[in-house]
Amino acid sequence: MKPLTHPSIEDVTVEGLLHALSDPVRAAIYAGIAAADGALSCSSFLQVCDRAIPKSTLSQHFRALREAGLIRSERHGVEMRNTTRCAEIQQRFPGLIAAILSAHSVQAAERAKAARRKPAAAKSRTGVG
Amino acid sequence: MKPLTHPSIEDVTVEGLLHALSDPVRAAIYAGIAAADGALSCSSFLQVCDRAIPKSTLSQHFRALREAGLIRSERHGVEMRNTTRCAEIQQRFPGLIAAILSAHSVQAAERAKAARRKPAAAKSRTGVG
DNA sequence: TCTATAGTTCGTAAGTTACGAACTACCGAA
DNA sequence: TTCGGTAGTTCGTAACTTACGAACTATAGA
Repeated sequence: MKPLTHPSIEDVTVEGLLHALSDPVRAAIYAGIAAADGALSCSSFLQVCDRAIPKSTLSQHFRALREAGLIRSERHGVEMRNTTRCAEIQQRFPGLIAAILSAHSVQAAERAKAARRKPAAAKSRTGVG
Repeated sequence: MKPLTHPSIEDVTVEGLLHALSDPVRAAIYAGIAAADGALSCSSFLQVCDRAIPKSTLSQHFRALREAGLIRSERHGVEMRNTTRCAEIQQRFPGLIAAILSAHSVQAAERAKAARRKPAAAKSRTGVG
């Protein structure tokens, strides 16, 4: 088990951030962490989340977010505490994260609305926002 | 040769936009189109761009941008006129595109600065912004 | 030490991407 | 019309990435 690696804020790239957040599961995880007022663990995300996601897949998603520089993870006893690095990213790329989260929530709202109209066709929801 | 397909603005997704712009070449193309005050063709992008990109690859990138809903392409004689769909996207996801382009340009500026300090280590530039 | 919980790593199958070669589409000249 | 050139697309393949189950490591408590 390698020690957790976090890029320094100067090594964070826009491509990396966008790629990390272009996956609906990762966007949902990130939004979950941002919303959780302290920190969020993998397993508590699973409880919150509507879909069943395999542990290994979830672990890779958390790693992707961590390596993109979006979150900071630290072991705390048996579980992992994940917190966002919003403040640092906001300083380097002002408005970026806020705009993305806001766009995701606009979309989640639209999808929820569409699902209310025709519930049978409710396929892939992001759960972001 | 299939007729060009453009998603309607309601079918544009945040994931799709982020994924499309998470590639440095596509981000550079998009920034080029946004900057070009009328429209930009594949070949004129190649002239502007600092790297040599194979035609087929470039074609796929333009298609990716088109299918993500970021640009509108129309044949005009022998060449393609590509324009951005900023206005529509701005309406649906306010601030998103602006924040991304601005972040890319922050990063491009940093890279240019770093390259000036030690020109030998200048590796991958985005050319965005 | 034994058991349970939380998360990681590995191997593999499935999906995506990049690129050259061959193609289609359009224009202008002969 | 036919020829030749330019602009862009499609196809096939090799390289890369991703998802998931099985097996693993790490920590806590009985």
